[in-house]
Amino acid sequence: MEDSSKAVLDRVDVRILRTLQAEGRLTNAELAERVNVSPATCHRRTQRLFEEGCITGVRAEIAPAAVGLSALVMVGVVLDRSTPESFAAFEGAVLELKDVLDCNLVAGDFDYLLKIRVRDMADFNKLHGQKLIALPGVRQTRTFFVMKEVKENAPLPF
Amino acid sequence: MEDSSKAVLDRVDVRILRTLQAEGRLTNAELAERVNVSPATCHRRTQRLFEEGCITGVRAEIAPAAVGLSALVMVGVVLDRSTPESFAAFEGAVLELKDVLDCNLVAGDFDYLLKIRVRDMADFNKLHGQKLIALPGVRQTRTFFVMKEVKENAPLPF
DNA sequence: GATGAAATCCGAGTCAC
DNA sequence: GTGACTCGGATTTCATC
Repeated sequence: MEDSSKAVLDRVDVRILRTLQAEGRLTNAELAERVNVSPATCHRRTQRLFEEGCITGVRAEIAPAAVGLSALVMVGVVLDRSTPESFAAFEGAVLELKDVLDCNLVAGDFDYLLKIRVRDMADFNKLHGQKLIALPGVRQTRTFFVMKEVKENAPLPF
Repeated sequence: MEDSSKAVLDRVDVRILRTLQAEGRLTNAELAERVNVSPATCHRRTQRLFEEGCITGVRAEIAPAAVGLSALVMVGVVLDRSTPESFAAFEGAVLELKDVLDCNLVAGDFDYLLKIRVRDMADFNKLHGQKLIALPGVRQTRTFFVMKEVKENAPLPF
C-alpha cells in the first residue's frame, strides 16, 4: 500500500470516491456513467484508488438487530498509569475484544473511549465484569448506555 | 423494507453476511463459492438479505487522511432542558451537520455523545464556536480530542 | 502518461425443472 | 435448491492524443 497522503486526487477521483462511498456495489459500467468517464478509465482509476489505500475496503453494513446486537454502549476508560507500556498493553488486549467496535486514545477526562455492541444490558454487564475491568491497567470505567442512535457511521463529508 | 428483526437467518445467510461485511465488492460467483452454495441460490439469498433490511447498504471506506479529514474528535453534549421537544430540536439540527459522523443519546453524564471528523484542530475550533454551541438547547460541551485511533469501525462480531 | 474504442471472456440475472 | 441459457459487464489490448 502506497502512502495515501501523497496521492493527488483530481475531480474524477473524488467523484469515484463519493459514489462508491454511497453505493459500494455499483458495477464498473454504472460507476463510469455516473462520473462521466469511459469504463476503461473508470476501472483503472478505481483500481488505483484501492492500491494507493484511498479506499481501505468495501463493506456491507449489517443491521445490528438482525444479528442480535441491539445494544450499543460507550465506555470511558481511565488507566492507573500513563506509561507507554501501559497504553500498549491495554491497546493490545482491546484489539482482541470483538465486541469493541471503536477504541480511541483521547485527551480529557478519560484515557480511552470505547464503542461496544452487545445483545442487551445483561450481556454488557457480563462483558464489563469479566472482560473490561480485567483489561491491563484499567483503574476505572464510566458507562454510557445508548438510548437512541440518532446517527451512525455517516459518510465522510468531502 | 421488511422488519429485519423477524427474519430468520440460517447458516448460509450468516456466512453471506459475514463474507460481504468483509468484502462487499465480491462478485456473486465468488461469494457463492465461499459460502458453498450455487450461484443462483446465492444470488437469491443475497437479494433477500437486502430486501429484508439485514444489509442496509454497501459502502466503500475512504481513508480520512486521503480526503483531508485527519482529525477525529468526540464531544459530550449537555442540553439545558430534558424535554422531548428539546431533544427533537437538537437531533434535527445535528442531522444537518455533515461533520458529525455519529450522534447518540446516552444515559450518564451527558445527553449526547458525538463523533466528529474535521481537517485539524483549527477546523474543529471553528466548528465548535460557530456550529456546535449554537445547536438548539446546548448548555455545555466537553471535547475529547482523539490522539490515536486504535480501532475504528470494526466489523460486527456475530 | 492517460484516454477511449473495440474485442474477448466471464459473471449476472432469469428461466424451467 | 439446481442447472442451463442469454445478455451485459469486467478486463485487456491497442491506437491515439
